[in-house]
Amino acid sequence: MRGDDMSQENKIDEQLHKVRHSMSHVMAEAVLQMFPEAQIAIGPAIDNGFYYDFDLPRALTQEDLEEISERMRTIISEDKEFKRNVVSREQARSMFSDQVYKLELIDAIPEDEEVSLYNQGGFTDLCRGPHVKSTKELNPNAFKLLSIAGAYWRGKETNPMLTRIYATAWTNPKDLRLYLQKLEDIEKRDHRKLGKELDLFSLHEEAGPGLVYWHPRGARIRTAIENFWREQHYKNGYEMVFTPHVGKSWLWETSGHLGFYKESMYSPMEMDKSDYYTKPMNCPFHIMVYRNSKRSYRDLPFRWAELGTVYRYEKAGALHGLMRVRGFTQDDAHIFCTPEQMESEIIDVLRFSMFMLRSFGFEQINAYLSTRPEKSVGEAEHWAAATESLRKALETEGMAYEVDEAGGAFYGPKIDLKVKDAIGREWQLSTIQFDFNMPQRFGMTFVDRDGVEKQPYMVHRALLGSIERFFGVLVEHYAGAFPPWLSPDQVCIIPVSEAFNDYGAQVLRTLKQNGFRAYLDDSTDRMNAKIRNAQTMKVPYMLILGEREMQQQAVSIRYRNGKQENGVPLGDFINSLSCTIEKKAQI
RNA sequence: GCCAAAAUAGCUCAGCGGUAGAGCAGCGCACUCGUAAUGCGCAGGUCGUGGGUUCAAUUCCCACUUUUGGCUCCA
Repeated sequence: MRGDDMSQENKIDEQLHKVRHSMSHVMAEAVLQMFPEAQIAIGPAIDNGFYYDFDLPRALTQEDLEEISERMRTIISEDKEFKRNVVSREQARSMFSDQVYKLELIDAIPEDEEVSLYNQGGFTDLCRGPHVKSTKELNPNAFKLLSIAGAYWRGKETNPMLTRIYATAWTNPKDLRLYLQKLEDIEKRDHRKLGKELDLFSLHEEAGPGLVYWHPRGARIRTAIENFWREQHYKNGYEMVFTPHVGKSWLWETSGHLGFYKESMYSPMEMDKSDYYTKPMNCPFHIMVYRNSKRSYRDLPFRWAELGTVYRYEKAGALHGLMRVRGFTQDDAHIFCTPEQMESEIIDVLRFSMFMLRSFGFEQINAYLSTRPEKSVGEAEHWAAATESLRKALETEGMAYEVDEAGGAFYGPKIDLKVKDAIGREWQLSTIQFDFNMPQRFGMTFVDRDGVEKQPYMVHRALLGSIERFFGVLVEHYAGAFPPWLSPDQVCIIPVSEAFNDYGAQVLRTLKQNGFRAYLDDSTDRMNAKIRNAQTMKVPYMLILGEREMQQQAVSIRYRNGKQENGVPLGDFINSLSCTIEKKAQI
């Protein structure tokens, strides 16, 4: 992008930011009109809009939001000027003497910074600014109050819970409309909704919240994902391992999980006077496999992969469809290697990861490098070497990345990969993490060339993250219209009338023999209804069969996008479908 | 875990003090049909669970469970 475009864009962003921030002041004024005794906290501009936090005498209702909106429109129409005033701390304190949160904010302003106030007629707020010049720069038809939510004062769990009003705001009604349409699109793509409509999976409160039931149609997709995953892992030098779902407390004491994460582990089961815990991670088990023999530098690296299902007690309020669950399957692998191998191993993982993500139709992938946090284990030189190898791998692959300083886990630095989905939302999927903790705790060693026992490097990586979550992301990315290689039903055969059911059955046999997921709709529905049903289930290909097709041993293809191709010889269709599946192409 | 809202048939939803209603799906019958819903009929619910108020509760109140939107958390 050229410089001018950039500055043009920055100006627009700046104006939008001012509009949103100013709107939040207008909203605060409206709320204070309704609740003069309200305590006001903070009200920043955020992506797509703004919010303001209040301490209110009662809970807000939907009707309140309408009244607030109405009052906001009135305030905007009054063409009030935003006036900036710099005041002393004492003046500020006395002005906000009945506003406890503002007083706290005033005290938090560094001594060398000036304290500024913004006033628009009936309302003054402590604020750094900047704001629009006057409310006439705000469009009364370009904002919408969206939701009421609870939020801790300053985001701390121990602080009081305030009422937050979220809103979206734009410079003109058209942008608002576009944004509201985007919200609708997001709702249509919601994997929970599509999961029901397409009969992919379910969750059952009576059987345990946050535990996923994969229905046959969802399981077909999962099987396609897993088959591809296994095949590619073997191709990329990995071995599969299978490990137990539970382990005795010795394992979790040694790993440190009972020390660090006990509250998010499922409670133990007592057997033969021992406590068994359901696994929250696979790594200790993979380490047991490693420890089973004396290891030589000649054996390394080991790359052991497992689709390992783990259970973690997530807080009740955190559960969300497939995105945040209590039982999930990690596409896990652990790499045990020597210091010399570390760098090329990381490069390989990075490449592999990019290949997998692209195979699933994600084109935009961003990398994040997280370095050593304050509290951490392991030696400084190991951290430095590992971080360096991560950095080098990213650079070798020519990937732009952001550094999250001190954002690593306490046990090692990491690279996270985030993908952008079809509507631009970012999802974190891959993670590549060094672990200096486990090898230490489990006393892992290998005998090096010089006959000395040394500690191997351990890398923990997941490419898709959790299969459940990844599946949820896929559903939303494709809005349920999966590319044929993943689609639960690839082909629906629709005879125009019962007379052609036999020909339909013959085509079905041929397709099945060729390994396609196909079905014949020989119900008593009319053809139109069958098409509609297949269409709502987002089946990529519908084959319409009647007299003409039967005569020519052909099929007429209706694609799910409505396009049509008539009289295609069955063999041609099979070839083209094979090719589409092979290429993992979307249609 | 915290704040707020919600929970009615398999699904989507209406009803909201006088003990339940639609559409779709399901089942049956008829229709035999050329590119997004053929017609008619039948069946389906102790209105999330447990208490309370009331002559009477799906409806009002309380608690619990779960879900939703956030907050916090996320090895």
